Amino acid sequence: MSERDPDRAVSQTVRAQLALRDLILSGRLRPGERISELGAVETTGVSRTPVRMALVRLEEEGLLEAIPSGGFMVKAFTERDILDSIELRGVLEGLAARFAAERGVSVRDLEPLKESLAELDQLVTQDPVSMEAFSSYVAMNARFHALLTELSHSAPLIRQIDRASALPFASPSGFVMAQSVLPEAHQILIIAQDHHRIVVDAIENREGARAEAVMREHARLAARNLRLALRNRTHLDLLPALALVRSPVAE
Amino acid sequence: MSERDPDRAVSQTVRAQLALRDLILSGRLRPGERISELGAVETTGVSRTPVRMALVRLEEEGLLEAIPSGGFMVKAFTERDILDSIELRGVLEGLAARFAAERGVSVRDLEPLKESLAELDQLVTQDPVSMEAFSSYVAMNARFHALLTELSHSAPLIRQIDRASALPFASPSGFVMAQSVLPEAHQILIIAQDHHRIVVDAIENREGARAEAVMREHARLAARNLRLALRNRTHLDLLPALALVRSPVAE
DNA sequence: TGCATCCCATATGTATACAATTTTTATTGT
DNA sequence: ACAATAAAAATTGTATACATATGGGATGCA
Repeated sequence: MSERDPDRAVSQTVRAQLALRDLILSGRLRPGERISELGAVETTGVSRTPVRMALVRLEEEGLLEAIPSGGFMVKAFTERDILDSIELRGVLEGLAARFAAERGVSVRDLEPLKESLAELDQLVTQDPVSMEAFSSYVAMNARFHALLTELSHSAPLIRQIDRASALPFASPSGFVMAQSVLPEAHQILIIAQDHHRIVVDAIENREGARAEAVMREHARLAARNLRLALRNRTHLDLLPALALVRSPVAE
Repeated sequence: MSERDPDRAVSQTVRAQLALRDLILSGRLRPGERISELGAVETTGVSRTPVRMALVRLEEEGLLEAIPSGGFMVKAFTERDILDSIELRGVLEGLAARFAAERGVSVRDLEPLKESLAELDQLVTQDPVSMEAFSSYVAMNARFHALLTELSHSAPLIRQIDRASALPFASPSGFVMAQSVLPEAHQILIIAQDHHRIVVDAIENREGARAEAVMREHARLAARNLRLALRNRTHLDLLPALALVRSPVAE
């Protein structure tokens, strides 16, 4: 080991994993397509060993599927798989919210979540929302959910949520949304923000059941959102996952 | 590659993974303990490459933890981590039951579950239960839960449940239970069997909410069960997970 | 012309060799 | 005697070489 390109201090394995994951989520490697190790070696520039590691990790992650005769292929998901993943996430985040509420959260711990909520508020209340604003919303929303998950203070649960979220909320490079659906998206954002407010309030007041219920409802909203986007063939929110669906729907 | 011991047709990687997992779950590798690759090579008899694969898989599985400086250590769980895992499983299986109920299950699909239920019945109703009967109960119960999970017909959910169950319901070799707690265990089994009956009935009658609720209650029973076992320092049910707890409680 | 069999090529699974970092131990200085 | 530094040993990350299995293509036979 002598050379280390610009991005030093990153293991070859991680580099390969990131590169391959991006290839999959961006759709350049299509569902059902077999992944050649040698091909991956060429595209990633690292040796076979770290590539192999990355492949194993991506399989465990659920993005690849082992071929009985050997090797891996990009896993193909149905539309319902993605919708199920969203509901799944709702159930898990519901549990996280309930844990947070029941176990009690210190004012200090709740602070970051409230800040995130305020940030989102600032963005949602501006009318009309711009395209850039919507893009940054995606990141801010992810942060809110991550903070909420952390509040459960349950390592197994946090782990599981991270896992479950990989599918429907992946954010690959090519995230596009049609201008025409912006107003509709804004409406959805307003409702989503209501959910956010309610869950924070419920946690603060130690109402576990209410906290859980609203996160479940939140997921159902996301599912409706996705279904709508699928029908309209427009990228609304959380659409990147569609790259994983067997039959290309959008675009 | 010329030799292939008795168990042929099993890759070295899988062999190493099984061997190492057993070492971890049986407690011979203790929580926090660093895993030497060379050591693993010696104990498993395979080369470093498949050992390394197995280690990566076990890390993704949640049994190992990566050490920043390199290598892996056996992950250490707190007692609450295990309890959380049980509740987590309850929530996930609740969703599975709800999916099964809401989506409708054909009579043919429900058959295996009913058979499993009948098998469990036969075992639970005999009074008193023998030690052997209890042992086989563990396997039969696992089968019932697996069948139930499958009935959801949701690939992401099934995957997630398998993941979540790895921890608290692992069944390593050295599973022991004190004779003295057999009667008490029997009482718990009777309640658990009630839950099983209810969930099957709810699915059959397409009562999603009821199916979900009973599986959650079922998990709470398991959690109470575990807490009891922890206090009494006896192996009751699903105790193997204790091998993973940081400070050894039982034995 | 179609099908089956055999051979070759390619790709994966495994093993080992090499490089670099980390950890431990020993030695020296205060 | 203790601490700090340096050197050595061990361990991990990476690369490559080798063996085996699988798939495709070509050839021969029906």
